[in-house]
Amino acid sequence: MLELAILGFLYEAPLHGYELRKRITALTGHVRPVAESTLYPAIKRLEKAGWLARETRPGAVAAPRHVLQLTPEGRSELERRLAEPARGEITDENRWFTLLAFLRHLPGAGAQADVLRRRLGFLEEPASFFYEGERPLRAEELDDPFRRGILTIARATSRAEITWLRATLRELGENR
Amino acid sequence: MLELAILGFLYEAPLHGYELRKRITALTGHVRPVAESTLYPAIKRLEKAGWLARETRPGAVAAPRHVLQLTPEGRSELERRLAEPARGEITDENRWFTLLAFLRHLPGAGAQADVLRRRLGFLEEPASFFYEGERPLRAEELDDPFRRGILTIARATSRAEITWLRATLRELGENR
DNA sequence: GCGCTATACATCGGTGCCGAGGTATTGTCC
DNA sequence: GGACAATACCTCGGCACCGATGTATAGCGC
Repeated sequence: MLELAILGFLYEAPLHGYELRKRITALTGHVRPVAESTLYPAIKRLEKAGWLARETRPGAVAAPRHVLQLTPEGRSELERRLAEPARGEITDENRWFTLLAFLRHLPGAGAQADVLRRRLGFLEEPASFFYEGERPLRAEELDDPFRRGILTIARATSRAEITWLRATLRELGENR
Repeated sequence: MLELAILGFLYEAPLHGYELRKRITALTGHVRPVAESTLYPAIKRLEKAGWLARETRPGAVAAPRHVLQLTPEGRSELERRLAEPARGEITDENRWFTLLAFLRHLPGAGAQADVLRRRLGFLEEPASFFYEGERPLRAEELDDPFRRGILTIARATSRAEITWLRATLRELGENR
């Protein structure tokens, strides 16, 4: 999730680490903050893998900046990660939102639509949080108001997203 | 999140590890699966902390079962975690849902309501995923259909949850 | 008898993540 | 002048998590 965000932001423009951090915090920080001690090692990992290059420039205000830029390999890596997301990228809402935030960088309306269709497939699977044996329970069948809430909220989210996915898939089909 | 789920399920009934795993998988597995190699060490951690005790019984079908049971300290620990959730438990939907699934074990409608109010406070903060300087952007202001989708879905979820939270808080107030 | 699945538990190495702390500069408030 | 926040980067220890692998029993289909 973090690596995807780094690659995604750098795809748009070269940035230094501190600026990158601010953008990532704006994107996902209110839900799940990213510590600096997580970001800088992650940058090093991506650099070591050859996906980004750094260029040291005198700092505008304070310490020297390391301006980070995606390499051609980094650009293909991002596209690969967008086109073939891991299962967790589809099922975990946090990770899915991160992917969605950069999906515009995946070339081809068809490829974008394929990714949306995977999410749609996941959302249409009959799944609950609570079961009686094999059978998924509906909100109305639960006594506990809090568990009922989980199902109520999850159902509302799911419906809104399915509606949006169908509409967006239609648009992608038209503009192809 | 995992520890909370273990404490929560064992609060309801003594279980062996394998059964615990099945319940946790049913609860959160479709979004974020838990590996066995994560569960068993977690059980050991909780045991070492004195929050649960194991009793070995001959296996009904296969290997001997270790039936796990919360100690009195374990019960207070769960109640403490439910009453004073960390910030991440409030903001991250996955963790929040796990907490909600066991909130019924927190004694006192007032204490339950306090937790719901913290979540409500978080949802009512003006937050976006995208900003222009300091100002949060609305869905309509974005060109990118995918980023627009993120905001559309997040808004729908947020509205549904706020409605549910307000209604449930009202009920909790009445039944006090 | 063989492979497969389910039950039931466990270890190990690798890795990602985080809190705490460190270094250095500039600007602002009192 | 001294405290403090912001900018900008980094290291280190600890730990949670995971995939791979191992051990053993029981039942089912072929």
